[in-house]
Amino acid sequence: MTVWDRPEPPTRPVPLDRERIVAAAVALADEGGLEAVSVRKVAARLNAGPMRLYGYISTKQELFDLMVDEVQAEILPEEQPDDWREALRVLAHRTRQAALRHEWLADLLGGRPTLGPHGLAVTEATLAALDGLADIDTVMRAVETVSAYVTGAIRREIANLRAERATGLSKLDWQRASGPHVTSMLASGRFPALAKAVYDGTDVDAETSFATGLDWVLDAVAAKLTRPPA
Amino acid sequence: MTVWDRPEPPTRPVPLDRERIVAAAVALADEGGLEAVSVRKVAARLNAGPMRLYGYISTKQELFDLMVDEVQAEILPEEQPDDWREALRVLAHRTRQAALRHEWLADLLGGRPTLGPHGLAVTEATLAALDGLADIDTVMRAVETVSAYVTGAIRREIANLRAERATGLSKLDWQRASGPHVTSMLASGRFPALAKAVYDGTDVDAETSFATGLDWVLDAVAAKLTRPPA
DNA sequence: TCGAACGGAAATACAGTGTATCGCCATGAG
DNA sequence: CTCATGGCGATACACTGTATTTCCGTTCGA
Repeated sequence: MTVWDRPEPPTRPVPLDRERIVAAAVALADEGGLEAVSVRKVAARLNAGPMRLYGYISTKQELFDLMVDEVQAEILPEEQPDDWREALRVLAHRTRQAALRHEWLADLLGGRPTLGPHGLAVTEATLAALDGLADIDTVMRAVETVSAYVTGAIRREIANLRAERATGLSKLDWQRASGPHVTSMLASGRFPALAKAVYDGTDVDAETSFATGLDWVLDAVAAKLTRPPA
Repeated sequence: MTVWDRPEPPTRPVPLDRERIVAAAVALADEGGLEAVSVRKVAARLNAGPMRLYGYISTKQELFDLMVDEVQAEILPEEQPDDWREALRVLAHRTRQAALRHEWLADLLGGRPTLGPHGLAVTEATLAALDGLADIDTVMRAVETVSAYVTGAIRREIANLRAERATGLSKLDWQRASGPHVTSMLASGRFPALAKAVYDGTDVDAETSFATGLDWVLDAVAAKLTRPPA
């Protein structure tokens, strides 16, 4: 039995870096949601033992932070429109699209301050869009407000999307979808305005809803900006 | 061996109901955050075995749903103001206060459709505030927009609050707090607008920030409402 | 050239999780 | 008094995040 007969020994441990770890984690989350991301599974996908990862992160939460920052890279457009309003709109829509590509992002959005390079870059871009159009405090308030709306709207959209997927029914069949419960609640007469909304409201698609609310918020921002800066 | 010598037999199992289960879960979450809520610990607090709970809920997620609905009961004011704007403001601020009392609410807010009785009641109250002031679709858009803002703003506030608590430093010391990283990032010149905001912006307290953004959003709503309904 | 020290990866270990299943026992019916 | 039933606890399982220990290949010093 010479060397030549024997197969090569199992490959030396694959060199790791954060990039590869995060990519594996993102892939897992894209396939099975955040709950499919476990240290063991991420490591397995990289042919490594679980503990190996703890040389690159010190906690699973940090892995999530890295994942968020990673997909935030998809948010920044190649070039920013000059018009502040258009710039903010693009950022918002790209955030939404990122969340639709990576639904787990909705679970993490707004959950922790985004201090990673791409997260900072997104914040920078948002601030830059309004830079000089008002005093700094107004700009900060504007950024906070728009971001809060975007976060909240995306979260709700994904939540509804999952609910529809789980029941297999469309939002229009909302009350029937949730079983007798909501139906009877609405029939109880205790929620007249809600009942009217469900029965008489035309259900608009999610993107339109997002865009409409966003426009309203941008209107509000515009109103504050036009007041001359200090 | 008379009756008097013998101890009482082990107490009969405590009767359970959802209310007590949810109350125990909420208490645990208030003390140690959402992660402190485990089926075993909730059950232990009720002198019951873990599996006992599965007669009342079928999944831990359902327990969370019940918890959210429970604290949503705290949101509804005794009586609604007549002015729609004041009504929405009150609802928003009470939601925020509930989240400050139960910080874990921020983790759940917007995560799933709120179909519980109190959740529906909150939605009803929100819709009712605007009922009749515009066509139904406009009203729905308005409710969605305001809710999205409230959700997002509360989430960010709690996230920042936790971050400050973890580093033990105030938001003003943000860049120093996060260690050399943010400091060097800001110094790098790659984020001029951000740097300006951090250094020149006056940091306003969270409540004011919340209220300001809310007012802006309400301004936007007002602008749409004044356009006569169809 | 041998030995020892070192560094990093892997294996093991632990305490805990959500939930399915099983077996028992106290209660009520006949 | 016996038997069936229903609900409860105990047990079990697969899995989690992470600390610790064990081991081995490499590199350096003598």
